[in-house]
Amino acid sequence: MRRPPCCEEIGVKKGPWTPEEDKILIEHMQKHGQGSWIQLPKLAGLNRSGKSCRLRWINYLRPDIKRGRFDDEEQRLIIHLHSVLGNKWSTMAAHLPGRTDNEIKNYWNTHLKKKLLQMGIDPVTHQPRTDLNLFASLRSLVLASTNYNDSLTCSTDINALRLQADAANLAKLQLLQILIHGLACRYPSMDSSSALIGTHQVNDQFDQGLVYGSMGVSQDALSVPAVVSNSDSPGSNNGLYGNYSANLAPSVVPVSPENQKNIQDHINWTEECSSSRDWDELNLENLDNELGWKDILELIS
DNA sequence: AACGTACGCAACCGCGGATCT
DNA sequence: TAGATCCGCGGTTGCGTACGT
Repeated sequence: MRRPPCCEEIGVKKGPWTPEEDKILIEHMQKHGQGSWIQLPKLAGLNRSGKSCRLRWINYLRPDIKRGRFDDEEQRLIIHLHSVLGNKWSTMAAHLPGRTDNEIKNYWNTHLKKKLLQMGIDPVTHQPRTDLNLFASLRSLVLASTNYNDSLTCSTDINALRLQADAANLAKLQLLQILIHGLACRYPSMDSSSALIGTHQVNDQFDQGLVYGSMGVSQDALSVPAVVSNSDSPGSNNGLYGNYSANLAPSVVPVSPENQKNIQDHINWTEECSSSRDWDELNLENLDNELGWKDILELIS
């Protein structure tokens, strides 16, 4: 049922808040605490709607608001939470003390979404994008890695570097998957399962370290029991980001029975992704001309 | 210096669900 | 139980600023 506009919203001021209005709202909140937002404007003497007052207080004036840029751990947490929750900004805000849903939403839309796209990850599904032309993918992946390497020499922003390192690592992983599958298609005698399991030592490492682990995001910070295991959630990805809290060392780790299942899941997932690509388009000669095998081997080494 | 464009963020809008009467 | 009211959420808009030409 569509409600008619509430009378309190007619004839009230809109647009940016003035310092005077802020002062009135802050004083009212300090004096009376949070009550009825609808009644607040009248009680406080503000020519604003209750909604506007609520928004201004929650998103800007609240004393426990944390200002400034999102640190590395917060960025990782947002990415992880988004992968399991989707666009549930308020739920995400509950896991980021001092941050508002609006702030997280804005940060996601203006920064993190673009970063994931640059990494070749679909920001909606949190899985590698499969809708791209293969060569375009390869070029962007290589560019991501190249940009990372270049930036190492000139940037002093360690957080940006770390994120770029993650992007570059993922780019390498995807490149590797593409190449191995391409080789398997070209040389059918090659055991593609073995090849994939071979990469899986890399995959497993990435599963555990990528985005969430390698920078030392604490397990506690990422413990969101209500959502982590929700396989029906919009960003569910069969464990791609789920197993982020175990061994984070960048070497090959012993495979526990539990991890074996994760690995098998990931193999299935990888093959699913692989089969959705048009591998017939993979022309290794062109690839060689465009990139140079030496460059590729350097990238994935 | 002037103009156009892109970007970031605060604020608004419309809707669905919860609560009240 | 149904309608009215309120709250909170997610999507979108619009303004200010930075940057490029």
